[in-house]
Amino acid sequence: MSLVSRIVVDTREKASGIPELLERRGVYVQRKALDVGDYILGQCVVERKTGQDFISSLYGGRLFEQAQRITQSYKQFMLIVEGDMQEILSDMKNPKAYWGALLTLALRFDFRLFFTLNQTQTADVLSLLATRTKQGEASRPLLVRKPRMGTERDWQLGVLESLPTVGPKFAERLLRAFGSIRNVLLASRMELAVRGGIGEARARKIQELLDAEYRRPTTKQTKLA
Amino acid sequence: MSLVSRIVVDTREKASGIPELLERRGVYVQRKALDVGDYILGQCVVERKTGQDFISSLYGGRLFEQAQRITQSYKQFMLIVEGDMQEILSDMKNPKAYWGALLTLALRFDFRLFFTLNQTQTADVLSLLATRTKQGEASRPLLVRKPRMGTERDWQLGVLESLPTVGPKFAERLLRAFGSIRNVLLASRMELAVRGGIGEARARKIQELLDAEYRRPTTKQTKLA
DNA sequence: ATAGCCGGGTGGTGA
DNA sequence: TCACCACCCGGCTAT
Repeated sequence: MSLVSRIVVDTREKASGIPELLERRGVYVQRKALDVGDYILGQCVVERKTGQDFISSLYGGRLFEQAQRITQSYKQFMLIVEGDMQEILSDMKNPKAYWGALLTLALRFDFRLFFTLNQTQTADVLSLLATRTKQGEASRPLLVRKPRMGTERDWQLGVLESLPTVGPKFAERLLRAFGSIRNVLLASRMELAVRGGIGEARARKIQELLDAEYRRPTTKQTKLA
Repeated sequence: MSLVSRIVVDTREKASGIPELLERRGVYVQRKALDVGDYILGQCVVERKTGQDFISSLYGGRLFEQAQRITQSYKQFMLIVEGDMQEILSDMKNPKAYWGALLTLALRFDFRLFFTLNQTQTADVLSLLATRTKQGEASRPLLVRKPRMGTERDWQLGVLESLPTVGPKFAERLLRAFGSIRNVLLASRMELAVRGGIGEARARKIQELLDAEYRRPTTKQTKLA
C-alpha cells in the first residue's frame, strides 16, 4: 500500500495553483489530461468550479451535460464550488436557478457538493479526502463514543453500549439484571434473553460477536499467498 | 397526488420563522413534533443547523450521533447549514476538523449538504425541494444504499476500545493474542498482562471495571418498586 | 473531526 | 533487584 496519498490532476488545473498546494501538503500529484473531471482520487471524481464557472456553465446549459458524463465514468462524484457565495448569488438575477441546479445535482445526479472560499480551502479538502481514500476506506468503528472522563457507571454503560443492538436503555437493564459487566458477558444466550429482557435474536447477535474469531486486517497479505 | 407541496415541520422550528416563509410561498406546512430532523418531505428528511449550531454540535460530538439516527429513519438525508461560514471558519484554528466533518457526513453518511446564508434562502431551497418531491420527480432513488453497519472487525475493536486505557493499538493486540472478545474478557489478570502485552496496571484496571458492581443512578431511586 | 499536549504505563538499562 | 529513563499510547482539551 502506498504511503502517500495520490491524486490525479487534470493538466488544465495547473493555473489554479492547487496542484502545487497539494504537493506542499505531501500529496503525490500526478498530472494528466483528463477527459472528464478535474481531480481523481480512487473511485471518486472531483469537478472544481469557481463561482463564475458554475453560473456560466449553468446558464450555458453545459453543466448538466458535464454532470451526466461524469456520472457515467466513475463511482462517486464531487463538485467543489469555489468562491464567495454571497457574491455569486448577487450576480444572479434569479437565485432560484442556482438552488434548483444544486438540488438537481445533489438529488438527481447524486453529486456531493462542497463549497470553499478559495484555492487553499479546496486544496485542504482534496488532501483530506486523499488521505481518507488512501486508507482503503477503512472506516473507524464510528459508533463508539468513549464515555470520556467517566464515573465508573459511565464506563460500564459505555462498554455494553458498544455492543450491537445495545443502546443506553438495554445497557442499563442488563447491568441491573446481572450486576456487573463480566456477568453479562458470561451469561448464556438464554440467560441474556430471559433475565436481561432482550429478545433472543439480540442475545444471539451479541454472543456471536463475542465469540467471533478475529481476522486481522488484510493489510499484511503481501506475498503470503 | 396533492396539488400543493407539503412539508412536515418540527414544532421547534417555529422560532426560525421558516415555516411562515414556507406558507407564504404556497407550501402546505404541517406542524408536528419530530423525533428526528427538522423537516420532512416525503422520503427525505432535512436537518437545518445554523453555523454555530453546526460547529458546536461538532465539538460536542453529538453531530454524528444525530446523523446516524437520521440515517436509519429515512431514505434520503439533507443537511442545510445556514449562516456565513466565512466568518465562522475564520474563528477556527483547525479548519481541518470542519472539512473532515463535512466529508464524513457527505461520504460516509450519505448526506446532501447545502449552505444558505439566511432563513429566506433556506425557505427557498425547501420550497423548491417540496415542489420537486410533489411532482414525483423523486425520480430514481439512484442511490444504492449499502448496509451501513460496520464490519465485524470494527465492532470487535470497538468493544475493546470502549474499555479504559484501551485504544486502537491495544485492542488490536488483545484480539490478536486471544482470538475473540470473549477470550479477552475471560482471561485472568496475569494472562491479560502477559499474553496481551499490556502491563499489569492496565490489566488490573480493566478487570476492576469488568467486575465492578453496578450501582444504579440515585436519581431514579423510585420507591415505586 | 483533528491536532496537540499531558500524564501515566511499560519495558529496558545499568547500577 | 531496584531505580531510572525513554518511548509509546490513550485520554483530554481546544478549536
